[in-house]
Amino acid sequence: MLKAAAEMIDPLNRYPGYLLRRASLAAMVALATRLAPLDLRPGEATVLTVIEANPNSTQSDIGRLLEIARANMAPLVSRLASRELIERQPVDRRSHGLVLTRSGRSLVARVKAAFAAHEQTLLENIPASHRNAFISGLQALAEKTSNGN
Amino acid sequence: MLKAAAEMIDPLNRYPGYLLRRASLAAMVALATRLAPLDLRPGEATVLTVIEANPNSTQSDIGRLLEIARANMAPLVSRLASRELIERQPVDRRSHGLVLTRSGRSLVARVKAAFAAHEQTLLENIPASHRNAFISGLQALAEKTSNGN
DNA sequence: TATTGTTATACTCTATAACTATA
DNA sequence: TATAGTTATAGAGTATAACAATA
Repeated sequence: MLKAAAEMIDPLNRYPGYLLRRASLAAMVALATRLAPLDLRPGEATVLTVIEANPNSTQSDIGRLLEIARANMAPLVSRLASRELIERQPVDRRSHGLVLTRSGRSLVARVKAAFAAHEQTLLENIPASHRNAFISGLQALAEKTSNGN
Repeated sequence: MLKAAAEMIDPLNRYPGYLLRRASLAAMVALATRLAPLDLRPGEATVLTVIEANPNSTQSDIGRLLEIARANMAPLVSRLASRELIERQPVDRRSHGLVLTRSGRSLVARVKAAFAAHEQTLLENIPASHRNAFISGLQALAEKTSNGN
C-alpha cells in the first residue's frame, strides 16, 4: 500500500541543517535547468562570472575563491577554453591569466541574466519581511566554510 | 604570484542561492564529521531516524519522504540490514516494513544526539534575532523541493 | 621549498533504464 | 496497470596522490 509522504512523520522537518540541504538542492536543480540552454553547468557559469570580475586571474586563484580543488579546475577551464569562451594569457612560464573572449563576454551576459532571474525567484519565495534576516543568516553560515585552501 | 581570495572580487557574495549552496556544503561536511564515529553517512543516519519515527514503513515510503530514489534506497537499506541495525518484516509478498533492531535503537539514540548537537551549532552561528526568520525562509524554499515523487 | 597545472583515480550522490514479482 | 524491490549503469561533484615544470 502506497503511503503518501504527508501521512508520515518527518522527524527532521524543523532541523535547519536538513532544510538547508533540501533548499540548496532545489535551488541547484532550478539553476541547472536555467543554465541548460546556455550549455553551461553551474560551476562553469560561476567561473565565467569570476573571470569577468577578475580578468587575468589564474585558475588557481579562481579555485581558491570558489573552493574548487586545483585538480578539478583543470578540466573545467579546458572545457571553457576549447569552446573559445576564455583565453589563457601567459603570466609567467607556468601560469596563465584567464580572460573572456568576445563570445565569452556575450555568454557571460546571459549567465548574469540567468543568475539574476534565479536569485529573484528564490527571493520571491521568501516573505519580504524575512529576506534580510535570511540572507544575514546564510552569510554567517557560509563564512564558516572558509577552509584554508 | 599567489593571490589570496580576499583580494579578489567575488561577484556572487550577495547571491542567496550561492550562499545557500556554500552554507549547505559546510553544514554537510560538519555533519558527516560528527557521524563518522558512528560509521554512518548522513543519508543512513537520516533513514534510521525516519524508521524510528515511522516503524513498519517500507523503503519506498521512506524514499518518497526523503526524496531518495527507490534505486538508491535498496543498497542503503541493505547496508543497514547487514549491520543488523534494522529488520525487514513482511507486509505483503513484495514489500517489507522496516523496524529498528535493539542495536539500531541504541545507535539511533546516538544519531539523534549528534543531530541535535549539529543543529545547535548551526543555530549558534546565526544571530539570535535572525533565527526565526532564517528558519522560515528555509522552510519556504525547501517546500519548493516537493517533486511528485 | 612552495606553487602551478595536469593526470589518474576513487568515492559519493544522484539519475535512468530495465527487470521480476506482486498488487 | 501500477507498485515494490533490485540490478546495472552513467553522470556529476568532490577528494587525494603524484608528477613535471617553474617560482
